[in-house]
Amino acid sequence: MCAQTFTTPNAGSAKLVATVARLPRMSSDRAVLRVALPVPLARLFDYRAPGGAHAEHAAVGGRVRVPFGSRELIGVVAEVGDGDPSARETREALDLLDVAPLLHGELLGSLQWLSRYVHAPLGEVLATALPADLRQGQPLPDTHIAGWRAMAGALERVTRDGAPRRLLALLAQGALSEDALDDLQPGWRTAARGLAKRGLVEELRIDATAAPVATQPAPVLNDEQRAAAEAIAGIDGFGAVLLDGVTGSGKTEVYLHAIAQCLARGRQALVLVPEIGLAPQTLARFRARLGVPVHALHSGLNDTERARVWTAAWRGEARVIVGTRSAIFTPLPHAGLIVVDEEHDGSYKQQDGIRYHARDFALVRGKALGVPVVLGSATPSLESLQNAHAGRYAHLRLMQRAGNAKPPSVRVLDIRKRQLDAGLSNELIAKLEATLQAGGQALVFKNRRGYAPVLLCHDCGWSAQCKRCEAPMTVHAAGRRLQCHHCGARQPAPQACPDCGGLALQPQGVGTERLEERLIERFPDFNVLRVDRGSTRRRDALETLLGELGAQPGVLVGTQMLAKGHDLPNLTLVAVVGIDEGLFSADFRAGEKLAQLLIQVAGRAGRAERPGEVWLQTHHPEHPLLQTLINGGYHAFADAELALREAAGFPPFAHLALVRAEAKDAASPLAFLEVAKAAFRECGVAGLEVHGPLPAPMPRRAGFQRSQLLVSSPQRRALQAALDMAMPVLRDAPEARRLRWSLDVDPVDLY
DNA sequence: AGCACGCCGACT
DNA sequence: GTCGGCGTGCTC
Repeated sequence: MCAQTFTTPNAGSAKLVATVARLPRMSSDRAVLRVALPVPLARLFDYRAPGGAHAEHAAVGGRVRVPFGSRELIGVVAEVGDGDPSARETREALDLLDVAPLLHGELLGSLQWLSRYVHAPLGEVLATALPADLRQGQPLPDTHIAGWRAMAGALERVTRDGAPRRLLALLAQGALSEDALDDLQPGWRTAARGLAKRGLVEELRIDATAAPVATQPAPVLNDEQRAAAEAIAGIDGFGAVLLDGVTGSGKTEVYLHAIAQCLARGRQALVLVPEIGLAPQTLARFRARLGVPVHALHSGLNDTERARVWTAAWRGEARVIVGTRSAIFTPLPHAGLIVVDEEHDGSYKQQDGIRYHARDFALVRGKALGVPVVLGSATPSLESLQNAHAGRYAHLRLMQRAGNAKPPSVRVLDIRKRQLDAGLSNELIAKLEATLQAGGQALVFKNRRGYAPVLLCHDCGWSAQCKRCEAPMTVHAAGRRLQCHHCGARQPAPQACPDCGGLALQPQGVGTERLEERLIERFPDFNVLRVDRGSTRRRDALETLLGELGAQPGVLVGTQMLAKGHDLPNLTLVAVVGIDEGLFSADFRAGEKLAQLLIQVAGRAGRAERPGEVWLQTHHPEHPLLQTLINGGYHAFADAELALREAAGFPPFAHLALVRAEAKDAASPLAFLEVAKAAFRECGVAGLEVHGPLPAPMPRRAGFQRSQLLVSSPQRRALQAALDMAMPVLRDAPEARRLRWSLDVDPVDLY
């Protein structure tokens, strides 16, 4: 514990020294470590520094191991401050784990803001922000890349064909990273070990920043793209940009241009993408173009790899980080740019634990870091559009498609009173046939996985319900199995009706499995591929599947997984079936989601040389959402929808918070929410509306009775003020003890 | 959230 | 007579 405590290479260190220097002069044993611990208690805990060390020497933002009750926890020093170290309850910390603070400066400040905003304890927020290994107290990993090289003349010493010689042949051209070897020669490690023993190869460590990457030349930007790229380059400090570009307008080229400029200034760039956006081909494109290693952060990584990328960013070595939601917690000591691709995507909102919105937090961080934040989408969220209209975001539009491709033509197929075969009209089947005969590919989009959504007894009306949820069970495996999509329960389908004993059990309705079955029967000579969560469990499974299909004629059947991702140049027809439920949903965001989905899925059809067609099968061809979308496009829909939201007092014109409560019995959630309602009423914030308690849209799930309370205000600040006052009351309410409850600020789904 | 302490049923 | 059920209370 000495001066080196503060010799971090990071920008926050100067500030830290200043903070410590400003502490009042006093004997060091009066100072105390205020520690944020991963427990659901909204306060910090005071400790004495370990081993009689001076508390001032503990870096704020460093990890610390402490005794807590009868166990040990890893926490983060949130403050070093005036306290009473001799107080009976103040215990001594066991270990300071970090010489340099891990969470400090901008990142610590932003996370403190997040803790206040979502009303979650700082310790839990920090635990969410740290990769698992670091949260558990592991030392910072080595961020060098492991690689191998062959010794001079080694290849000549091994003459027998086999894995060792193949490995040597590869390494004879130059050293290779272990990542590259995994790609080039799976199972190379055994050969490497043997060769290393004979002194023919050796392991080496390469500095990640130094690892050379070949660059491909950037294509020439069109006028719109260049204007957008220049506008982003012209931003000095923080600025939010909505990059609103139709499908195929080349948003990614604009990102790449902005990132390249950011790199040229020696800064780091962080790119957020939805899970599906991290397809290997996207990463390959980034890698090929930027000339620096691109670090990916996604759910497929193990804990070691995650900690390594996080640490490489913390050290300033990782220059470009591309990741999904939780990548927004990456430290950026040399930040230059944050990009949020497909900013409207619902996967940016965490739905359990700390319920943060990565896009919104990206804006908070961008502001604190003083860097531009680019939000890109072909179908921007109404929140972002409203921010653009209000002048808070620069609104950059790309209306031109690459190669002057025409937008797909849309045809609405009125299926009222038509006979349907597995949900498909005769016209659509004929159209599919024509497409296949012409050598094209078609996509049939159905937002319902499984074989059929319901199993019904035709004799007595019984239908298979989940025992633990108030929802019908979905039929799977061609009618042989039942599955609950809400709690995951599975069971074999009954042979006879459990109620009347009859044998007239019939799957009702159509899911992707049934569509697939019918299309295989109908088009036995063509490929029929189903793409949904059931068929493509593994990461990259979709890539493999579509790679095998290539340009051959065929039909893809699937759910929203098909709405984006893999490029399908030979796709000329998109058929959308079964969206009618979405037209009449009670959720105020259902229209927005449906419009985004339709535009995204329609955007998959056609190329410059082959215009695409979209066929929309519906019972409600006159529905205003469809009419506005088809005649005016997404922005006409968005304008109409924003007017409705404003009139109804919904987001983005109001701000919401949802208190959810669930228990085995129905009464205690209601009792608790009544207490909550009273607490919100009593805090006397003007303009606050409290709705409920109401049963949740899915009132019984996995054996729990669920209710909720919706709080709203036209002013974000008023809502926050109310939450500040009400939350302590809710936490201490005796009614809160025998149930599970949570607060969701800015909920995306109201269930 | 954990974990300990504490007071009532079916087992060696 | 004990192992263990989970209700209640605390964690610097």
